[in-house]
Amino acid sequence: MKVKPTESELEILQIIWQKREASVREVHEQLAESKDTGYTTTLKQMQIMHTKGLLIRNEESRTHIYSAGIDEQDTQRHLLRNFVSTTFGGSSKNLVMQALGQGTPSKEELTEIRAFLDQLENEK
Amino acid sequence: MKVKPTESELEILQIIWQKREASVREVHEQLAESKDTGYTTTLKQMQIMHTKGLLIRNEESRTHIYSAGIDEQDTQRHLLRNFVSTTFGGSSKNLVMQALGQGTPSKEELTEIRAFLDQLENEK
DNA sequence: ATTTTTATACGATTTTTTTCGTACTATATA
DNA sequence: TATATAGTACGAAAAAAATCGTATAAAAAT
Repeated sequence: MKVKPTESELEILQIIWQKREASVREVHEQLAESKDTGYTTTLKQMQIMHTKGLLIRNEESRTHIYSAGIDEQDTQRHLLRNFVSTTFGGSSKNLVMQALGQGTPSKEELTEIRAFLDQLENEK
Repeated sequence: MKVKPTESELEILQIIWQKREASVREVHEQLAESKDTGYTTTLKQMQIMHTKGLLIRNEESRTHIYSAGIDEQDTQRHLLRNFVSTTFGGSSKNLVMQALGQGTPSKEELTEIRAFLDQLENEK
């Protein structure tokens, strides 16, 4: 993977990943719920993301339909690696504990995580 | 907490947190191991961080000695919250699993994490 | 048929972040 | 003492990111 999305590109990707595909207006509307921004700003942003390959789009109809140009998991993995190293000095254990502490996951999620731990341990 | 350190400010904070305190030169030297950058760039960066309150400094001797102006854990917590929401759509479970998967923590660390999980679960 | 609405394109500006050169001063050293 | 060295201050340029206005065209509504 080449490109590293910026913070606000990520906000857009987030929406696109969730919806699978969307028009600029749809993205903008969802974005505007949490962020005070103009329509053309979102439009321009998505156009830039398109030229970067972060988004792909279908131009058949007048309203272009955008979808993700990069894989969600890949991107998360990539950004996480970077984040762990710049913010947690490379210690993923510290990050995990911190995340568990503040994320207050549900009992079900904890169970799921524990199962995952078991699986990891068996691989060793 | 007010200010959100940028990526490269974080690299510097990382070093300062680790060393407790350091001169510009010391920081620069460590930084230069992994990054090709000029001395005055590091200097300026640290001066800016000082005006933002990210670093504090002792100006008694000619060589100023810098230390962190913000707490490491607080900052990690803060940035993590932001990161989980922009990159993992708010799911800390997803982040944790991804981190465990790629961080390949040691047996000891896994045990530690598991103990932490138990503790969390008891609190519910 | 007009008018209003909804789109895209795109240039340009603004803001933020990063980088670096130059001036100046204190300290060490020859 | 003179010179080299190591330090800070600071302005400003360069690069990167974000924002927005205006032009234009298609489609929908009147």
